[in-house]
Amino acid sequence: MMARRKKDGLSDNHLKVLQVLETYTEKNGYPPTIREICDRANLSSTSVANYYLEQLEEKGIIQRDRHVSRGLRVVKDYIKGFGEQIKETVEMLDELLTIPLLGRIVASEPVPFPSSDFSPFADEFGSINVAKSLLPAQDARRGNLFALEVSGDSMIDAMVNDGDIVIMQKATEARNGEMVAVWLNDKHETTLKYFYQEGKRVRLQPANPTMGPIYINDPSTVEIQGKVVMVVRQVEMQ
Amino acid sequence: MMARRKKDGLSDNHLKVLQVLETYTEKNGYPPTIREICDRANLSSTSVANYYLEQLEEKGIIQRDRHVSRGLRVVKDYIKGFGEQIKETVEMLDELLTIPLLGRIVASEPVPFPSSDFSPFADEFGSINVAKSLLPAQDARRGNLFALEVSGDSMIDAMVNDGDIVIMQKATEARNGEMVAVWLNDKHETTLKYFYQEGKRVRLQPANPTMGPIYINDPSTVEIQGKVVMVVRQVEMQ
DNA sequence: ATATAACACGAACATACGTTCTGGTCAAGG
DNA sequence: CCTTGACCAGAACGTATGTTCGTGTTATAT
Repeated sequence: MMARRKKDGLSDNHLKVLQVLETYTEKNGYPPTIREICDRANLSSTSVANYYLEQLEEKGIIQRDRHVSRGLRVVKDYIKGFGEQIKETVEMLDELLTIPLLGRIVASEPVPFPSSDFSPFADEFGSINVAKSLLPAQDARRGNLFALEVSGDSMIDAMVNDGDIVIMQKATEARNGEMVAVWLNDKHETTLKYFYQEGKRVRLQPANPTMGPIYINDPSTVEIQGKVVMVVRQVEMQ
Repeated sequence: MMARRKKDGLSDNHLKVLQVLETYTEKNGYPPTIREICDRANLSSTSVANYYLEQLEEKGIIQRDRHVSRGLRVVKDYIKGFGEQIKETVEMLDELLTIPLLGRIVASEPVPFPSSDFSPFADEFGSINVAKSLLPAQDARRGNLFALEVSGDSMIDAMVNDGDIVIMQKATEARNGEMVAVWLNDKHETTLKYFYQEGKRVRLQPANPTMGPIYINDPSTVEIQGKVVMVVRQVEMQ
């Protein structure tokens, strides 16, 4: 049974013609001829395509310039659909970086890593967008960032609070002065600290200047989980 | 004397043809015919237009599909020039918000406001870009946000450290539970606190849960300077 | 059933349009 | 002067392309 439109609305063929028009124009830089519409929309005759184009024009969806080859354009959806594609381009080239939100970070558990080392798009909680200009321009680091939401008040000595979002990069080593997430496997605790290797000893310095450092004499108890790149606190009014 | 091209580069006519192509396409949604190019570029014959189109194709500036009416498109400048325009649109409509960085916020001085109330683009330190999805979706607030860099350790009880960036909205009043920047004019001090009006008394609650609130019995000593929307900490490795 | 409207087919027509060819002008260089 | 290369005119050709028309099919309503 054929699909027909009742009185208003667009039939199957209207949609096909419209879609052909959009994709063809986008791909080639100019609109299709009526015969090309026929081919791609599986219409058997130019008069059929012309029939639907007339109706689409009547509805104000497209505009036609009569007696002009390829004299068609979509009125509004053209800009909408096109913008979507451009958006990606701008995202890629320019400013935005989409970072997957992988879970929560709590004091009592190690950092939940990206499941596979370089496919960070499985079982994620969502994602956040960050302007690249806010991040250090180290290209190497781009792409292997992930975000965690802080749970609980236990990171207070790192000036990080419940609900904050930390953006980090997976790492197993750190240089002095970098802020890291470490798992202290003797204390069974995750914490965020500035890292300093001092001879054989490791000094973990809280970000909060009112608090003193922790000294760890056995480096094997310190497992570096990642480097903290950025902390974002969204202050929502309750 | 006629302008001719030396060996490389584009002559006057090349440019005219190119410009006609771009403006016509943008205006009509499809490229011009060769004869239309003739008219608008003041060329006397189709063969002349064709002559220049061939050269533009040779140089890789445009692409042509042979034996196809209006089978032309501009290669790079089209996307470049067009992309620039789209970028603004995307910025406006979609994801990025550019927030002016107006100065520093220190404990000993009031908040440095946008110079004029609604032209926040004078004498600024710079600007930062933030993805709108990170901000509350209150459209009303968009556009009157500004950012300040925190100077010194004096905001520690707000879990905000030296070098952090606070994004705020100018305000003179607050509702309970909102984080505000207040100027305590008796103590001569700026501080960031959660605001609670409790009868006649004002309670200023630090974000740091280990610290107790401040109670202020004379509300006139509390001047609300703005609401804190977001705090960003960029952890740079020294 | 009959009428009506939506939809489909195929062919014919006029012309819009890309292509090509012949010939021309004009400046620069040997 | 002659050649050469860049640029210009105009016309002719073939076909790509929008338009139109007559006819046929199928659902829905009366």
